[in-house]
Amino acid sequence: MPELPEVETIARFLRQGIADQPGILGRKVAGAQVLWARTVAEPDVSSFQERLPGQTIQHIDRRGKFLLLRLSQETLLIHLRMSGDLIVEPLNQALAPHHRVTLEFEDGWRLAFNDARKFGRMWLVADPQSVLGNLGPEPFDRSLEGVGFYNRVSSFRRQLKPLLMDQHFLAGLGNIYTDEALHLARLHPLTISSSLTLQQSNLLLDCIRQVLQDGIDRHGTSIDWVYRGGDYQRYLRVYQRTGEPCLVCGAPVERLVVGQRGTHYCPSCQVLSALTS
DNA sequence: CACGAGACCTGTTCGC
DNA sequence: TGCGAACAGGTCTCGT
Repeated sequence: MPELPEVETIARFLRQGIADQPGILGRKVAGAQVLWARTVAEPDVSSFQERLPGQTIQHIDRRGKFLLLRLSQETLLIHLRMSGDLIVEPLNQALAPHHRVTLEFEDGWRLAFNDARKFGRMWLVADPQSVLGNLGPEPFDRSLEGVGFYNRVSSFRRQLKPLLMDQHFLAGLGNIYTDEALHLARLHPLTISSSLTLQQSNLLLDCIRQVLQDGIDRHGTSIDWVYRGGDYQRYLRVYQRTGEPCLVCGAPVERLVVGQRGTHYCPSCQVLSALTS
């Protein structure tokens, strides 16, 4: 579930609360449990557990697919990877099977990091930049407008699908929203980035922003057992619609594998010309 | 530089 | 019904 719209949705719910889960701003950490050591990427587990107590959650931000919990002294960065989720629940509730780390607050609540596949990671650091490194720009960054995105896209000779998913190129897109944006822009996933015209690249940027904003407005995409309450899955154009009719032209959606990722597109709307492959 | 394969993990669905 | 293969929202590292 976690691409930019889902992480943004979680950031908002952690700030404001949702349904029976209160927000966590202003809460003070009393202790931390680590149930799967590798979830804590930095520092070592004992330092992690020693440094968290006493720190208060002051701000919650998102950068790409990273969540940033700004604490009194440090920042806790969380990456949900494939199956991570964050749940606010009462301390007296039994620990669910896939909880990997929990932060216990003074007032009877805890924040639980639930992650079936164990790919998720968190970092407790003084300087978030040490983790975020050379992450690419946010898709809504104004510097991409005009020729900004065009200059970036055309500086690489790479297939669009893997390029857009490369977090060093642009921060936030994953498999779902990349397929959706390419379909909306009528660009074949294998199009070589340096072949795009200024008009095409600006259309692509607009489409990326549109699918991300729609995803945020719909509170993300909920598929299978990872559920966040979003319903953007009802509006997907091609993702996981192999064989079903394209919503634009009716041709059956096709699936191919690009960079080891399932890739969905309409062979009629998204034509790969010899010049751009 | 760009791409593909393999790792890291568990759970669900598909095909025979 | 049963069982292995394929597949899943991500990212890193290595070899070519």
